[in-house]
Amino acid sequence: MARHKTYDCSAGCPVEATLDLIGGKWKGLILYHLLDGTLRFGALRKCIPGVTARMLTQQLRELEASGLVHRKVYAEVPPRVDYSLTALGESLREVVLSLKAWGEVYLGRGAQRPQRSALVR
Amino acid sequence: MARHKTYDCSAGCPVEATLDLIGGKWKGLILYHLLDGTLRFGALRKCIPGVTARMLTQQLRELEASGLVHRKVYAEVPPRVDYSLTALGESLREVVLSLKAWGEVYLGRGAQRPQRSALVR
DNA sequence: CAGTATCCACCCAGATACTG
DNA sequence: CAGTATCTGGGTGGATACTG
Repeated sequence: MARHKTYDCSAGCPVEATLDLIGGKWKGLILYHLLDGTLRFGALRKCIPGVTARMLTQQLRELEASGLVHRKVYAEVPPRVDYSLTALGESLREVVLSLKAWGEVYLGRGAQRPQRSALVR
Repeated sequence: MARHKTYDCSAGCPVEATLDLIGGKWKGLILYHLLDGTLRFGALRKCIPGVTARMLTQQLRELEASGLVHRKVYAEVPPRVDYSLTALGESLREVVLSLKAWGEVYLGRGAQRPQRSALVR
C-alpha cells in the first residue's frame, strides 16, 4: 500500500505494517500463487483473473520494492520475466497460509477447489 | 472492502476473501485492539491515532456487517457504545497475531513497544 | 511476451460543521 | 459521547492503444 502519510501508528504497529505490504488489492493473491514457485508474468496473470497488466505490473513492482519478490529478466526474444519470492517473501508463507486457512473456513468449505499447487508441479 | 465488482477470483480465493475482510485501511488495527476485549468508541479512537470519527464509524460498520464485530448501544446519557469481537471475529485471533508476529520481525525488533495489552487489563 | 503511456471516471478519505 | 452531513481534492484503478 505504502500510503498513510499522516498515519501515526504505521511506524509502530506490526499488524498494519504487515497489512501494508500484503494488503494491496492483488498482493495477497500474487504472494499466494508464488508460494508454489517461480512464475512468469503471463502465468501469474492467468492465475489471477480480473487483473490488468497495468495493475499486475504495479503491484509486482511494489512487492519488489518491499523486498518480498524477486524479478528476473531474461535477455531473450520474446521477452521473459520470472517472478519468485525472496527469502523475506518466503518468510510470509505461514502468514499467507493462515489467511488462506481462515478464508476457507469462512467461505464455508474445508475442501477448496484445487489451486495451481494441485494442478501443476 | 467489499468492492471488486468484476473480480472473478474473489468468490473462490480464500486469501483474498480474508484480506477483503481485514485488509481495509483500519480494520486490522481495530481487530487487533479488540483482541484484548471490549472497547468504547472513544477508547478505540485513542488506540488508533490518525483515524477520524468518520472513518472509524465506517470501518466498524463494515466489520459489523461482516459479522466480525458486535456493537452494543447503551440507552444512556451521555451515549455509550461498546464494540467487541463476535465469535467469528475472535476466530481471527491467530491470523491477526500471525500478522503481528511477522510485522514485528519485519520492523526489526523482537521487543515491541508495549501495546494496550501490556498496559491495561 | 511483457510491459508502458495516456486518459478519465469513480470513490475514498480528510476537513469541517452540526446533532441527539 | 458518539456519531452524521456535506463538500471536496486526490489517488486508484479500468480501458485502450502502443512498443521493444
